[in-house]
Amino acid sequence: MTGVLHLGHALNNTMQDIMLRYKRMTGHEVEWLPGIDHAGIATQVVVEKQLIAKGETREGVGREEFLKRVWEWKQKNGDIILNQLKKMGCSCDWDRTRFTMDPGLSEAVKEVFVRLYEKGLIYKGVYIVNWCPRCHTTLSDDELEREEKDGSLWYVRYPLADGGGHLVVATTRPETMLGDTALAVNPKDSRFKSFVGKNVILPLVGRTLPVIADSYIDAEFGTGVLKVTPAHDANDFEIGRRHNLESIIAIDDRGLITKAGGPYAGLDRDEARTRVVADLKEQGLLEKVEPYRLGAAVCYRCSTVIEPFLSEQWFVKMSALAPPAIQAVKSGRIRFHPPHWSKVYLHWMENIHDWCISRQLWWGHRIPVYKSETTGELIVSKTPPGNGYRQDEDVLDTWFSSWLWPFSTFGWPEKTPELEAFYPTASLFTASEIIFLWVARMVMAGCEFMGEIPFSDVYIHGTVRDAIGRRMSKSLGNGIDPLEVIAKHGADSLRLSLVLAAPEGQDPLISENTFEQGRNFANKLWNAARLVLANQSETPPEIPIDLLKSKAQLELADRWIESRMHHTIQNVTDQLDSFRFNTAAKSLYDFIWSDFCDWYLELAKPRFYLKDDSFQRRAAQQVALEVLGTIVRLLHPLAPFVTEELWSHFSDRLPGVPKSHVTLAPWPVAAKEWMDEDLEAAMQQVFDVIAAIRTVRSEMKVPPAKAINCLIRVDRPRLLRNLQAYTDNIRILGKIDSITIAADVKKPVPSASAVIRDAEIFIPLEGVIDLEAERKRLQKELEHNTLQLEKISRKLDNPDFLEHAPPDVVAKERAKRENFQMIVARINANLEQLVGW
RNA sequence: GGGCGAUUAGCUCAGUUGGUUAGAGCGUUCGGUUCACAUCCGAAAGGUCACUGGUUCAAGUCCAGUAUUGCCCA
Repeated sequence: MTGVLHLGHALNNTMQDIMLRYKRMTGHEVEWLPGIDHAGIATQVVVEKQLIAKGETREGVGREEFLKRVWEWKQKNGDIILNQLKKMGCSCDWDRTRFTMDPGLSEAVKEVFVRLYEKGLIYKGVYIVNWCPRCHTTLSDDELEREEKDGSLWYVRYPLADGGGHLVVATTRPETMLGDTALAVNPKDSRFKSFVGKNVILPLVGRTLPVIADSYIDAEFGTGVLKVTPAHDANDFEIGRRHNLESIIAIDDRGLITKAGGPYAGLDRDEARTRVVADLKEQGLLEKVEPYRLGAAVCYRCSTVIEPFLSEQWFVKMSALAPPAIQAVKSGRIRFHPPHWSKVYLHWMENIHDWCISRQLWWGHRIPVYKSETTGELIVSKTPPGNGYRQDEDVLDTWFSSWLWPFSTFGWPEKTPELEAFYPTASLFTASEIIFLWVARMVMAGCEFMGEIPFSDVYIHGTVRDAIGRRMSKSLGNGIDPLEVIAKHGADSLRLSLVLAAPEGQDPLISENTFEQGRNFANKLWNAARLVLANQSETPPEIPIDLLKSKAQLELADRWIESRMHHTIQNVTDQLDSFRFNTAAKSLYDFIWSDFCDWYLELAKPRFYLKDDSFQRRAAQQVALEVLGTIVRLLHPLAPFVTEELWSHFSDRLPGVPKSHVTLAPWPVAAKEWMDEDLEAAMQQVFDVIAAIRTVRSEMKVPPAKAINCLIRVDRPRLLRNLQAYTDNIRILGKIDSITIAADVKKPVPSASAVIRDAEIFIPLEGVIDLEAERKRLQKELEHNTLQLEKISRKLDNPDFLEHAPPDVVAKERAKRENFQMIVARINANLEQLVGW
C-alpha cells in the first residue's frame, strides 16, 4: 500500500506477465488478480509522520480519527503501484482488484480467527517482542536497524551459594542482571562441568540462581558463562523455556527498572547501568571491563535502542496446520522453481514455530476478541457481543490477511462462482525472502480452509542487486527507478533486459547499461520487421504458397530457417513450461539476431530484390513474413508493446492466422516436418565457408572496398552442390569478385588459404599478401588443429576406450580424427608452399 | 552453530540424462558511410572450468574433502 515500484517488483511482475500472456496464447483462460495489502506498520508510520508534521499526534487525534486519516491517505496514494504496473504492460484483471482491508477480505479474516480459536489453534501467550521504549510500540524484525555502537564487556563475578568461589560472566548489558534467573554453560565445556547443578547468588539482588547446561552457549565468547535473562533477551527466553526458568521483568515498557530491581526500581535503564556497575565495583564483584563493539538493534524511527520485551501476544499454533502443507510439497503437488527452494520450505516447515499474530497498532484488522468488563470473560466472535464488552486493542499481523489471498479475494467464505472457477490457482511468483512469510502460510491456509492447495507452482526469482552485488536500497541510494527506465528506453526494453539479465536461481546484477541490451534487441526486431515488410509485394498474392507442400522447391536457406524456427518454437515452449524465462529469452534472442537477421535475411536479400514475380522471390517474401509472424508471437509475452504494434502491420497477410490482437493470437506450434538437423548442418557448412573468407580478408587486412577472387576446392558432392547454389550469396557476403567452386581446383600462387571440413579455400593475393602474417596465421591454425588431433588420437589409441565406449561414440571420434588429419595435412602443405615463395 | 546455494573469458552468465574443437552478452582490439538497423555490420584476442582426491574407457558435468563467498534460520 505504501509501495512504489522498484526493480524487484518489475522483475517479479515481468515474469508473471510472461507466464500469463503465454498461457493465454496457448488457449487457457487466465486470471491475474491484482491487489495490495494494508502494510500495517509501514502505513501507520507514514500517516503518523504526516500528523507530526502538522503538529498532531496519533494519541491526540484518537483511534477513530486516526483510522479515518489512514483511509484518506489510502484513497489518495493507495494505488500508485497498481498504476505503475499498468505502465509495465501487466495484463491484470483490473476489475477484480482487491485490498486486504476490503469488507469481504476483512470478513474472511474474522471468520478464520474465529474458526481457529474454536479449534483451539489460537491462544494467548507470553512472547519476547522488539519494543521501542520511546515510541511505545512493538516493531517487527524488519523494522529494526542495526547500528554499530561502542560498548563495553563487563566481567561480573557471581559467587557460588556454597561459598566455594565464583563464576565470571561477561555481559554487554549489566543492568539486565536484575532480571537474571540462571547462569548457563555449554554442556561440552569441561571447565564448568562440575558447576552444573550448583547455585550462585545474584549480586546486588541476592536471589539464588541455578547453573544450567545448554548447547546454545558459545564456549568461545566471553568467559563461556552466560547470564540468562528470559524476560529481556530472545535467546535467553528460549533457554528459559527449555529449562522452565522464571521470567522476571526487570525493565518496564517505559525503560524503567521495575520493583524486581529492588533498590534500583524506578531508575531509567541507562542510569541503572551506571549504578549497577558502580555498586559491583564497590563490592569487588567487577573483575574487569573491556571495550566492545556491538551491533545494537535500534528503532528505525528514533534510533532508540530496542528493548526486548516480554508481553502477552496472540499466537497461532502451527503444529496442526503444517503437516498437510509439508505433504503438499513432498508429494510433488506443489512444485518450486528452481526446485531446490522446496528444501528451504520444508526445512522451515519442519521446524516451525508458533506464529505471533498480534501487533500493537491501530491500522489493521482489530482482533475479534471481546472481554467482559464485569466478569473478564472472553468472547471470540465475528460480531461484537454488545454492551459491557471491550474489544482487544491490538490488530492482526498483515500476513494474517495475506495468507488468505488465494481464496479471500474470490469471495470466500461465500461460495462464489469466481471461487469455483479459479481456486485452486496455478502459479505464484515471488522472492525467496517471502517463502516463510507468505508462501508457506498460504499453503497452510489453503489446506486448512479450502481443503485444497492454493497453487501448484511456485516460482522464486532472485533479488535485484547493483553492479557490485549489493542489494538495492534507499539508504545506499543505488536503486534504479523502473519508471525512469521506461521513460528512457520503453517498457519492452525494461522487460526484455530484466529477463535477459536474470539468471535462473541466482540474483541478477543490474546497472544502468543493463537496459541497453533489451533496448537494442527491441530495435533489432523493429528493423528486421521493416526490412521484411518493405520487401513484400504491394498486394498479397491471391493464393499464397503452401510452404510445406512446396518444400522441395524451397531453397536450402528457406528450409534451414524453417527448421531453426520450429526448433526455437519447441525450445521456447518447453522453457516457458518449466519456468526458465531467462533461457527462453536467450533462445529467442539468438534465433532472431543470429539465425534470422545475420543469416537468413542477408541470404534472402538478393531474392527480395528480384524484379519479377518468380516463385523464388515470393517464397523468400513469404518465408520471411511467416518467420517474422512466429517471432512476434513468441516474443509477445516478453515484449507486449512492440509486438502488438508490429502485428497490426502484417497479421492480415499471414495465412492461417485468425485476425486478432497478437495478445489473443494462437501460440505457434512446432512442426516436426520442418525440423531437420542434417539440413541445418549442411547450411552451417556454407556459413563456415563465408566465415572463413571473412576471416582471411580481415586478417590479411584486405581493404573492405577491394573485391577479391576466391577459389574453393570441395571434397564432397553434397557440399559442392550447396556451395554452388549459394555462389551469389558467398560473393556478396564475402565481398568476392569472381569465384570458382569445384572439386578439382588448383591452388594459385601466391594466395592465402583456409582449411575447413571438406573444403579448402584459396584467395589469390598477388601484391597484397603479407607473407609473414599469413605464415603466422597458418601456424596458429596448425597448432590448434594439431592439438585437437592429438587429443582424439590419444583416445583412439586407448584399447579400453575402443572396448568400452559405445560404437557410435567411437565412430564419431574416428570421423573426427580423419577430418583433423586432413586439415593438418593441408595446412602443412600450405605452409610449405608459403616458405617456397 | 544449523540449512541452502555459488565458484567456467576482464565483468555478468549459459553449458538439463558424463562423450560437440567449452559458448553468449557486455567490455577490449582491428576494420567498416552499398538502399532494415552505428541502439549497427565483419573479424580477432581472451579459459589449468577454485583446489585436492576418487568413480569411469571418458569428468566443466558424478562422489568426497578443502578453500573462498553469498543468503536464510538460530
